[in-house]
Amino acid sequence: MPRQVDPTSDRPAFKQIADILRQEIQSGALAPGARLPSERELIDDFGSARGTVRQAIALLKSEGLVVTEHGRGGFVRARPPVRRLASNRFARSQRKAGRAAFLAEAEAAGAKPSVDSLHVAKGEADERVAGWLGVSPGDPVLIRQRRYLLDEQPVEFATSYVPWDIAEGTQMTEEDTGPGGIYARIEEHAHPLKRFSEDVRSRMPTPDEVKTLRLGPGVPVFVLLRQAHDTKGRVVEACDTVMAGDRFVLSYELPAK
Amino acid sequence: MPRQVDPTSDRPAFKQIADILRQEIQSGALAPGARLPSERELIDDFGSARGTVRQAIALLKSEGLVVTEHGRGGFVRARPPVRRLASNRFARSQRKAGRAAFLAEAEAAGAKPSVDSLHVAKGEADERVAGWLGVSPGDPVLIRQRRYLLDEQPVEFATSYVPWDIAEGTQMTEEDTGPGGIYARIEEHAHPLKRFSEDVRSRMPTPDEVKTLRLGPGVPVFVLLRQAHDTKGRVVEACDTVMAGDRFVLSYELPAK
DNA sequence: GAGTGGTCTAGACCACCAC
DNA sequence: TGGTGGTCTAGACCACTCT
Repeated sequence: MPRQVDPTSDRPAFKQIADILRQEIQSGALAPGARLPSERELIDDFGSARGTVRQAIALLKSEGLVVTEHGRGGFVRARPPVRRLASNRFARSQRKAGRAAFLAEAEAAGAKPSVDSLHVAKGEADERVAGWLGVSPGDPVLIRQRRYLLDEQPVEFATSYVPWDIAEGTQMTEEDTGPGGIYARIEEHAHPLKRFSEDVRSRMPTPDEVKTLRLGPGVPVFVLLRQAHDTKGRVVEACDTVMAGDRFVLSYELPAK
Repeated sequence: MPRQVDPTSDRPAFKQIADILRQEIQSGALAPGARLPSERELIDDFGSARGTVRQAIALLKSEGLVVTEHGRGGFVRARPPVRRLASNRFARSQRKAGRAAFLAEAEAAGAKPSVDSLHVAKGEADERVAGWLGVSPGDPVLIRQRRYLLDEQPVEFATSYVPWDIAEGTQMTEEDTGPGGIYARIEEHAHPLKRFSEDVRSRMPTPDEVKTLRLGPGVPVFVLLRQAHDTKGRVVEACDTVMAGDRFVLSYELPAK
């Protein structure tokens, strides 16, 4: 196949090279998981300098189409996402708490799920958390951090905050929150839940998040802020979640009412 | 301020330079909208080659922290997102159809909204659309494309599909769908709505989307698939939406039931 | 015209992987 | 050991913006 850069074109050579490779990926000529031509081969094919073909590959990486492995080569990316079902998580009638919901969803997607409990402790609300919970900065809160993994690979990192007067003396302060999870404990503790709100943002990860979630280049993250409101309108939990953007589909059900 | 690369460190010079600039951005020393030092200045400050400082800046661009403008310089990115309220859009009691909802949300965020009606036509369902609507490929459908803009800048591109037997002869086939929007017309036409489902994905944009939405580097897109289900369980509309990831917060309300 | 970022080259040395 | 990608250099020419 005669791949060729048009030197008279206004389009920079590295974009032309990326265009050709992208087309081969999207047409399936380069299937998911397949190896890309080596830099050396691309240099010969296109007659460009190494810096130019590396620019082309960097572009494809930034689009999330390609990953490179030092000493091995470049590959077409392929990973199927897991469907995260908001309604199954929060409607009491069919509620599955965080861990249980994740386990069920992951198995439905054919992946082996697991959960790390990284940290459960009493702490103080910083300004951000205080704003979420409607308390004052410095007020005591329960902090629960955990990490969700698929096939041994971390894909989600979540931190829950509960005002200390609600958490105190309950099983929420243990690693294992007991049957029904944290929401069951909150409801038992005289705070019947009325509704949840969830704010979804998308952005590129910080270098820290790239490491923690082992993200490839060109993979964004979802950032979720969930607040649980009791029937009196108080926020009884806030949960800050960062999820690998290529591993999840967030699925919401909305009544027409 | 003596910024300096440690040549004995294992961390590559370009990452060290990016770390320092990132820290200055996140601490506020470089405020949103502020100009970065020019490449020339960074070369002098850090004593590295141009390629190295350009690698550092490219990294910050891929993280969405920085934009560059040819001939002008590099700048810290700053654009506030608009809150998109799913519940206000779909609960009949307070429903605002697509255009009206967008206008209200944008004004709440202090931006000047507008909407393009790019295309309204009869067409055939391809395999993907047929799957969404539960019809056969090739079946006739109404296709409505439109573009949403904030302050004259496109931020969202949406395409709705409605099975032709539902759309035929209604105001849905006009540019102006009339009061209450497309859902009001569907309900009038003997298809009372029961629920909506919304699937949210996040990924990096294609070069096409970068152009259409005028996205900066390091900005992901939301991809929404919404399906409207009538009381008989039929999908009466599917809407495929691509949104600039840095301009929206998707906000969902979930009853605890 | 001076200063900026965008593209491209040709070469060097290194770290990692597979054989 | 040979091939791969990762980093870095020093230079060139171009296109764009501002004044």
